[in-house]
Amino acid sequence: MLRMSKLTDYGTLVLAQLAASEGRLASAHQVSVDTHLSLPTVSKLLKSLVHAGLAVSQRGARGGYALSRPAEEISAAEILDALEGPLAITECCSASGLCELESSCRVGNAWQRINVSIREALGEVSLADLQQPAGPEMPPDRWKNAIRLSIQH
Amino acid sequence: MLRMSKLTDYGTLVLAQLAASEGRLASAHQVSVDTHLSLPTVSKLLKSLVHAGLAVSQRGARGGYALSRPAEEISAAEILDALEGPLAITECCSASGLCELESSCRVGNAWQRINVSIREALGEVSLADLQQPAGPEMPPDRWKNAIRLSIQH
DNA sequence: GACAAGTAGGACTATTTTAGTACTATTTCG
DNA sequence: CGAAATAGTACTAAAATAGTCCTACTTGTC
Repeated sequence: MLRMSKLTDYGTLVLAQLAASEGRLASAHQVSVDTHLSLPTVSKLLKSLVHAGLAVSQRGARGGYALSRPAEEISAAEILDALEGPLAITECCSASGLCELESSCRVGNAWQRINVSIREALGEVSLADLQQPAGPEMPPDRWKNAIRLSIQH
Repeated sequence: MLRMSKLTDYGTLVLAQLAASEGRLASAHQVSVDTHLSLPTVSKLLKSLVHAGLAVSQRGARGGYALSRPAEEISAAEILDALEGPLAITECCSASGLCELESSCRVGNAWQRINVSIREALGEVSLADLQQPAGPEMPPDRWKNAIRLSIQH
């Protein structure tokens, strides 16, 4: 139902890996090995994360990447923003003049309200939370139906 | 951040339109006119909605579509399920053997827990809610709270 | 100062998903 | 019977994703 791109998922792994190497710099190569993701992909993700301010980089020999802040201070919402982009939930009707229909706009607004709610909730979930071992197990049925909550537009 | 396809957005308009014509049957053509969406698209959406059990249809001349239940009893989660399909949030690592890395799996699981939480929260939002005019108060706190509570355990 | 290790950034390609369309069959009313 | 409407399926075009590659710039080390 909600959708998250693979890159965002991978990006979370990468961030978790950086969090695991407390303070020390980790090279893209090292992260690639540890996460089992391809080097070009990891490299691309790290660049995005630096650009978004979630990670910092040190160039040159012995360079590498590290979290810009403690894992407790990086929220799930920030991770999604950094990797999925700031897309809005729905283009709605505002652009194409369909909005003359009252009901249309009311509905579009509703999805946006939902999106705001979800974002706020995710703002309170930290990277550290994401790393917590699986709590009370989730019902497998649900997993199947899971995630397409991509409300990014 | 979260992405929802255009069709899902359109589908919501279509459902809202059906809700507006209380009980009476509405033809695909009529819905198309009222929503300003193209007939083929509306037709496709209505078929999906009937298939998902959210709408009922009457064939033949003077036929048409109607909601299968009152708008109050149709949840946002059901709408997303019907139109976005049962895609999983992340393929995770379970298939490709990457899961040997403990942290990877913990992370994957975390996103799934989040997704389940969001789904549960959306299960409490009805089509009738979606039609409410945008109140001054944006997101009902109960949505946010519901999401946060279930993520944190 | 030269070299090696590493990040920065952008361009490019293939694949998958999504959106939209078209056509044919079936049902039902008059 | 014929017109109006849905049902189902197949197809095409466009867009977003994922992934790769190449080149330039930085910095530590010998």
